[in-house]
Amino acid sequence: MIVATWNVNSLRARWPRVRQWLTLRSPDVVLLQETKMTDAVFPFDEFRELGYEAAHYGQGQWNGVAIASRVGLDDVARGFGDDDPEARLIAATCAGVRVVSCYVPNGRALDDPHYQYKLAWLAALRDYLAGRDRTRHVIVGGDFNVAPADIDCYDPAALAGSTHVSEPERAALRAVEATGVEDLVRRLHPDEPSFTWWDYRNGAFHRGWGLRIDLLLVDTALAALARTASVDRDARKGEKPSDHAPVMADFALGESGG
DNA sequence: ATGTCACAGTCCCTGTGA
Repeated sequence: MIVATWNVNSLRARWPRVRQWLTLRSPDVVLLQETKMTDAVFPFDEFRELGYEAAHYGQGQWNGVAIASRVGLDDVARGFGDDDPEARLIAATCAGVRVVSCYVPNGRALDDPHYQYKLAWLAALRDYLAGRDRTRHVIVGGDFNVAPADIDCYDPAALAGSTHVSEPERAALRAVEATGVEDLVRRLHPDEPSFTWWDYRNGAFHRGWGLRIDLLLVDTALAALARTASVDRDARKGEKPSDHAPVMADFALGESGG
C-alpha cells in the first residue's frame, strides 16, 4: 500500500499538478494540506474520476486538509474535537489503517502569539494520539512545520532564532513521537537530509536551501512493514509547483494476492 | 538573505500569510 502526504499550497491553483501526479505515482492514499478552499468547491468529482474517494475539512482562504483514498475511506473525523477554529486535521480509516492528515501552525516568529498556538496545537496532537485505538495501525502525515533535527536544515546556523528549528518545537514533536509513532523517512534513511520544502524566493530549490518539515509518522509495528519511504523531489520542479514536495511510503500491507 | 506565490478585497494594485 502506497501512502503519500503533500502540502499543495492551494488545491485550486495546484489541481493540474495534483491530477498529473496522482496518475504518475498512483498512491493508494494521499494526505493533502493547505487546500485553501471550502468543502463546497472541493473537487470531489474530479478525484472520483481518478478512482479516489475523498474527505475534506476546509475553511476557505487558509488551511484546509484532505484525505483521498482508493482503498476505502471510513469513520471520517474533523479536528481534535476541541474548540480549534482552524481546519488543520482530518482522520479516516483506509484499508484498516487509521490515517491522519495534519497541517501544524507555522508559528510565524518565536515572539508571535501564533508560536504559542503552534506549541499548544502540537500538545493537542500528542494528546489526540495518546488516546488512539491501539488495535489499529496509524499513519500521521502532513506538514509539521518543524525540522526535527539539524540534518533536516540546509544551514542550521542561518536558521538560529527562527521558527521550525527551535528547541520547544522539536521537543513538542518528540512528545508526539513518544506516543508510539516513528518518523519513517528518517528511520529508513538515517543520513540523508531529504528536504521537503524550499522557499519560492531566491532560487532556494536550485540552491538546495530546503528543510525537511513534511513527515510520515507511523506506529512502530507498521514501520517494520515499510519497504520504502522517500521524498518525490521531481514534484517540486516544473510549471507552477507547490513549495512542498510529496513524501511517499510503500507498506507490505493490504495487497490482495501478495 | 528575502529575488515568489496565492488569496481576498481595496478589485489590475495592495496587504497578508507562508
